[in-house]
Amino acid sequence: MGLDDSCNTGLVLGLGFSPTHNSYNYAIKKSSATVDHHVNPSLTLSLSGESYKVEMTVSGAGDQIYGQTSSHSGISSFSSGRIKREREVCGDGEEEAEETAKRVVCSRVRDDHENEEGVSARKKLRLNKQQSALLEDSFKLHSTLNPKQKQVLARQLNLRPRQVEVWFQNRRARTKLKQTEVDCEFLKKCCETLTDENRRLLKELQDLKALKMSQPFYMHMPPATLMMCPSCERLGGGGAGGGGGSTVAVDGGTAKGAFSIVTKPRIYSPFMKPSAAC
DNA sequence: AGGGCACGCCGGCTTACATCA
DNA sequence: CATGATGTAAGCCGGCGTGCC
Repeated sequence: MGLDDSCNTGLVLGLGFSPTHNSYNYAIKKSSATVDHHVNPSLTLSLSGESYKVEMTVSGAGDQIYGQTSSHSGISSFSSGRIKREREVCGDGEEEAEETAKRVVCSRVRDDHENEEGVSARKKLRLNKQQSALLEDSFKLHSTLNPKQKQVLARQLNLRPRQVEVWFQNRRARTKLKQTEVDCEFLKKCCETLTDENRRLLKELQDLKALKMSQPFYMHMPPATLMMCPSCERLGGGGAGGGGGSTVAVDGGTAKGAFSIVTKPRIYSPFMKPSAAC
């Protein structure tokens, strides 16, 4: 019996972020919260960047929202693409730098990642600082390379064009990943703000209901049926309101005094801290 | 004109290896 | 020294655009 089921406006937002190492899977899950099924509240947060968009929609209990879920089987097959890649990788050996060639094995056909001798054939190339710096500088200028630029850069770095290409691909992926994390943090903040706002509004609603129940019968009538001053559009000589367009001031029967009901439409921004009803 | 094919490039996902705490 | 975490080069796959036949 929490806030959620106290009234039909129950809206609970949850955002889980579970980045797994070495994986770009980001699961944005709604927490184990209860959402009233009568109203099926829907909340959509979207964020559009250059090439990235996060959109999540909460539409019922038990739903899980995944930002990006895709998984290859990881099973290798001899598709045309693979044959193509093998040819490409092994074909530009003429431009291959000797030093690099010592470290990089040009064998792409994997048999459970081992060659005939049972020894792992995959060696890890580590770019030196100079190479990394030049690549970084180049990336700052343009995050993608045309074939000409790739060739030039590869020659400068004493690397194969394929290596330059791979470096840029990975670099773009890292940049995107970083941006994703930033966006995710942003959305989490939005989520927290909306949750707070929801909690505040629920409490406000409860207070209003309690107030209504404690008022005498005539106060239950709709405001339009109450006596209204034709000049100032105020009810019963209340002291609140004024000036604010369609603000209706109700002088409550309680000793606490008046409160106002703002009837003009509200456009909510999660970054406007105070409640719109205040 | 348009369908099929080869090719290149890229994004996404994954793996394997190097390095470090 | 062993081990787990992290960074990253590279492999694989699918999609898309382009040029050619």
